[in-house]
Amino acid sequence: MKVSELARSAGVTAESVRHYVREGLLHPERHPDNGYQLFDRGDLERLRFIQRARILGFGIAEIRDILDHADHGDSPCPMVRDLLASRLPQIRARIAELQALAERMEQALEAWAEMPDGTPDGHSLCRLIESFPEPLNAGHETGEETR
Amino acid sequence: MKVSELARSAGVTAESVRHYVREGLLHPERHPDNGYQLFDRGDLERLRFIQRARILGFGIAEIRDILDHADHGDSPCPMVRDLLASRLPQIRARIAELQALAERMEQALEAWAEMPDGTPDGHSLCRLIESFPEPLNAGHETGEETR
DNA sequence: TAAAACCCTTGTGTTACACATTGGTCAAGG
DNA sequence: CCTTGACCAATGTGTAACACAAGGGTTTTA
Repeated sequence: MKVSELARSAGVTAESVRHYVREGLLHPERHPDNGYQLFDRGDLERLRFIQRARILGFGIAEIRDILDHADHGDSPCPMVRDLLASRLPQIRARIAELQALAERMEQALEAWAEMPDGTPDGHSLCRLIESFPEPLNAGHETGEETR
Repeated sequence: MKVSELARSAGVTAESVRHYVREGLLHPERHPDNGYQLFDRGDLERLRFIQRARILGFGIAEIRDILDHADHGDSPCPMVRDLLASRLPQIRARIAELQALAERMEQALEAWAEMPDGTPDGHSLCRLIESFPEPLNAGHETGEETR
């Protein structure tokens, strides 16, 4: 199989396939004459494996580790469990952030529904935005840490 | 005020301030002798405005547009409403994606609790991941579009 | 045989900064 | 006066996972 054929079989773009090759997730042979990448069934399975892992939230580097372990005959499963378990709370945190953002946006739109627009003067750029509460820790810092 | 002073006053890093300058959100004067950036009260207000806009989910380029409009005497408020209103559904979609991801992760961890690890053989890299349902549109594409 | 369809490699863009590097500048103490 | 530490500037790199364009060779097909 050539790049596009493999890509079609798995439902991804040829670009993605090339990207995975560049990143060392797939190791195709090369046609000796023209240098084309040649994939086999194993590569297709491997690509489907990659897709599943991506769906589960694994990053490219993590998937490379997983595949490398498996290629060396080591079971990657414990690593897989650990990675997933440690990433889950991060995802939840990200969701919470975005929900807070969505709420701020909604609240703003709601509050702005009854506010006039106004033209910027020396004191105000856009009262809509300026009507919004000040960012919390502004003025004098102590030792905060975000993220 | 110099960079660090402005940054401290607003509770951001000096790097962020320099970034905003590079991106054209702040236009400090320059000390004629040493080239240092010199900010005034207006810049501090402007920076606080930027912070509020960031909290509301606006990107740097959007904030630049907003500020430019205001600098030209045009009210940016209608633009602000529109941007916010059009971005909200995108945020909601992103939240839904992440929630689906979190659910997949949880479901996987749950299902894997009772599965053995196993060593990779010729047919399986990691049964945990392979036990996961196949990605939907794989095999023959028609004309999909993600995002 | 010529165009259409693919292939290759390399480089750039995407987001909002963080961080490192190199080198100049300033304020306080000895 | 000089050193030292804190700060400044400009530039380049890295981040995640590709998308896209460019320039040029190859294969397939009508």
